[in-house]
Amino acid sequence: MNPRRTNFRRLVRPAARQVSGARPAYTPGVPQEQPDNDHLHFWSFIDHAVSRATRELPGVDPLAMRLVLTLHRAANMLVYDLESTVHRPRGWSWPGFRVLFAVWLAGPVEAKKVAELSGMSRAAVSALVGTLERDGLVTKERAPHDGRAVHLGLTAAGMQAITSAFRSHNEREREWAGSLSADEQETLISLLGKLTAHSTHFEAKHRA
Amino acid sequence: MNPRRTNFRRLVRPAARQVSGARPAYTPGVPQEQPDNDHLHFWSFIDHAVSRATRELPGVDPLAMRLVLTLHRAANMLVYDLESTVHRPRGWSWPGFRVLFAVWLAGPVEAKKVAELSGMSRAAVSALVGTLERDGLVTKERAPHDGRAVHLGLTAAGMQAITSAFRSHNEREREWAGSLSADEQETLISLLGKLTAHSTHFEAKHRA
DNA sequence: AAGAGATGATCAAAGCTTTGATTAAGTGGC
DNA sequence: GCCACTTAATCAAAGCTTTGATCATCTCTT
Repeated sequence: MNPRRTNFRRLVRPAARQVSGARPAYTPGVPQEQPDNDHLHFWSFIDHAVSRATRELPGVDPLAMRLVLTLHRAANMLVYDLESTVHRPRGWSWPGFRVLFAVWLAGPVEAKKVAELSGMSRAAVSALVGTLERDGLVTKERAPHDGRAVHLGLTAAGMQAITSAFRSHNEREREWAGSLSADEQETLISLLGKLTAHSTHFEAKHRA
Repeated sequence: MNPRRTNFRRLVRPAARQVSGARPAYTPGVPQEQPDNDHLHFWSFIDHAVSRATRELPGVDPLAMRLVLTLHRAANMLVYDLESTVHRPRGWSWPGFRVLFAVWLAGPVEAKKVAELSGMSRAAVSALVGTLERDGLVTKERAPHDGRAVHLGLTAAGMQAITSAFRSHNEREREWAGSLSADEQETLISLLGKLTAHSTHFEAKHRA
């Protein structure tokens, strides 16, 4: 838990300093200390990764690799943008928003159902509901016919919060989607849908 | 931090218990305690969300909403599956794998570059490298020409780990990608690429 | 009626992530 | 040389997530 001052392998400071911007000279026969990766950037990362993996690791499926890298990156960027422009400025998180949204959609609803709908674990929902309740957005009541379950509902503040946040959220979604024509959006949605639908055909692990 | 026994609004236990499976009778004029959401499931969630939001919140862009929900869900399912079938069983995490992979790709490389390549914050990389170093997969050295920077490299164990994990990872990627034809995969990749590329045109927030 | 088993929620421990502060080191102006 | 500014990394606090354990409650079988 506490890495406490990692043990650097301290190097002797080189006698002659390089001029700013200069690169260490290449010495034939000796492995380069600092390989040339100045050309490697965020946007070229996937290309380099795929081509090097294909070259060095026989049997790799480059298209599948590229697909997953691209999908993961797109989702990450989207989440980062929405979370930092819409949700965090309001003092909430995207996960909190997702729970709030599920409760809004499903009315007074058991925590278990919220977990199923939002694709989270029950423990995660439990934790999120903890903070949402603390912040006065969600109410928790024991379920009438099942002493184990809790029913979740929105407070007035929660209703106000989800409505306002949702507008802002969708505004931002529209910006993202605006990169594509309506047809392209439909196509993308349909391909992604196919991907997730078929994930039930091989034993893809999913929640509960 | 410690929600400590949340304050349930304790309800009086109903006198007459319902038979298993029966639903509370509908009482006209009185709001239903438990709205009928039995038809709401993981797979119908997006449809319901879009249609209800469109109905109740004027001005919502349903296609953009559906796009983001679908993309987010696809990425989540993919990550969950890969993490739980490939990485966690080996004792590592996907984020750890991503750092390891970036180091493998970029050779001895500064932590800052790893953050840029993998799309993580420098603090996140710092934390991940902490555990990767503790587990003997990554080495950390002070950069020769810059006393602030650290150069990251793979240990023999790290090299072995990334190679083996990557094979397994790509095997799994192939299963996922197998839902789509090669053409469809290309299309999907290209649409996602367009989405991320265009995110620089509106002021999408991104890291560093 | 009673025990066995299933189920819903929560807790606990560990890890990852974020933002903002801090520390150390390099850069540039004078 | 000195001081302000910038930059790399790390720390700190808070929050989210995961798995597995625990507790309470419900259900089923006998």
